[in-house]
Order: sequence, then C-alpha cells, then structure tokens
Amino acid sequence: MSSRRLPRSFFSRPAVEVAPELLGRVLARRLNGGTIVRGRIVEAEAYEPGDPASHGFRRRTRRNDAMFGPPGHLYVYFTYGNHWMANVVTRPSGEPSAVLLRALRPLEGIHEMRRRRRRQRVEELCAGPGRLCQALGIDLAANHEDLVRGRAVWLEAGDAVPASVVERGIRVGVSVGADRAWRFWIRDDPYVSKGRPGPPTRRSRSRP
DNA sequence: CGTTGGATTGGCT
DNA sequence: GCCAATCCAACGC
Repeated sequence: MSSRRLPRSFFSRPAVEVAPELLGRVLARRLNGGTIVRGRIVEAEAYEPGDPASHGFRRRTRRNDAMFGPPGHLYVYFTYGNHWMANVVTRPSGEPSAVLLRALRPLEGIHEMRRRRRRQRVEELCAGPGRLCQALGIDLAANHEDLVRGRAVWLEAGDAVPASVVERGIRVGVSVGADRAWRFWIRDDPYVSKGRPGPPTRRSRSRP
C-alpha cells in the first residue's frame, strides 16, 4: 500500500471519474498534538457542474467557495445543525465540482477515533459522511486545506481497487438529481454507510 | 426579515 | 421505522 500522495493531476478531472478512483485511497489527518488518524475510502459520491443536487449549482457563496477553487483541496460544510461533511474538490478552478467522502475503513488512530466518536465498534467509527468527519476531527478549520501539499490533512495513493469490485447507484439524501447514479462504493465492504439512497424521509414540520 | 429544509445521526417506539 | 436535534444558506416577500 503506497503512502505517497495523489498528485494534483489526479483531481483535475470530472468528479464522476475521480470518485470511483478514490476508493481504496487513504485519507490521512494529523490532529493537534501530532496524532495521525487514517482511513481507507470505501464510499464516495460525485457532484458536478450543472448538477441540481450540488452546492455549486447556484452562484458562488462564502459556503461553497472551495468548490469553485483549485482541485485537490478540501471542501467542508456544515448541515442539519450538527454535522460536518468533507469533500475533495475536482476539475480546474471555476468549474464547481467535488466528491463527498461518505465512508472509511479505519486504519490508524482507532483509539482516537473511538474517543471522538464515543462509539466502540470499528464499523460505526467512519461509516457515514458526518461520522468520518467527527472521527478525524474535520471541521470548518479544514475547509480549503490542500490535500496535495498540506500537513493537516492529505490523500495517500493507497491501493486503487479494480473496477470489477466498484458498485454504483443513486446518491444518498438528495431530492433532485436522483437520475444520476453517482454514488460509488466497494462491493460487500462492511465499512460502507447504511444511508438509504434517494431523497431523505420527510420530517414533521410541527413546531412547539 | 421570516420561513423552509437540508449531500445526517442516534435514540426511541 | 419514526422523528428530534440544531444551525444556517437559500429564497420569498
């Protein structure tokens, strides 16, 4: 398994090409204090220009700014009042696109992940986009981080998985753009998230 | 300026 | 399976 970093050219392509090729790669994080935490990517989703489900579909704002920036950087955003999400920016600057990291298989720093997640089972540490951010301590401070040259978070080449074991389907939790089968995962991998593909279940709108 | 709902999670019925 | 938590971007007026 290679610990060399993925080059900028890897990311400077459409997200739908990058997403399946990110499977088997390793997301690495150096926490304050120096502890290294690493996990193998087992599930990812692509968000492309002109994609109504993408944050980059509308104009550039403070929130989605990283999506419009150079490839190989991190786009981090906050949602549902609780959770951070980590994306890898793809395509050249000016073309908003990114790959949402949805699940990792923990490799290193598992004790630290358990402490942050307050969960013991290894299968529950990084199986979900909000969970993996919590496990790796990724929040807004990591937005715009350079995965190619940065020291706080980066991507190692790891072992690309053969296309024969890559499964694809519609994305999780999106109400529009469900015609696009842009979610990719490693078939039968126990660390893939349990999120249901398709639109989120309607919540009650009742108020106190 | 008020309302809506989200690239989710975890706890409870 | 259902739904509250909890915040803020986007959008309507």
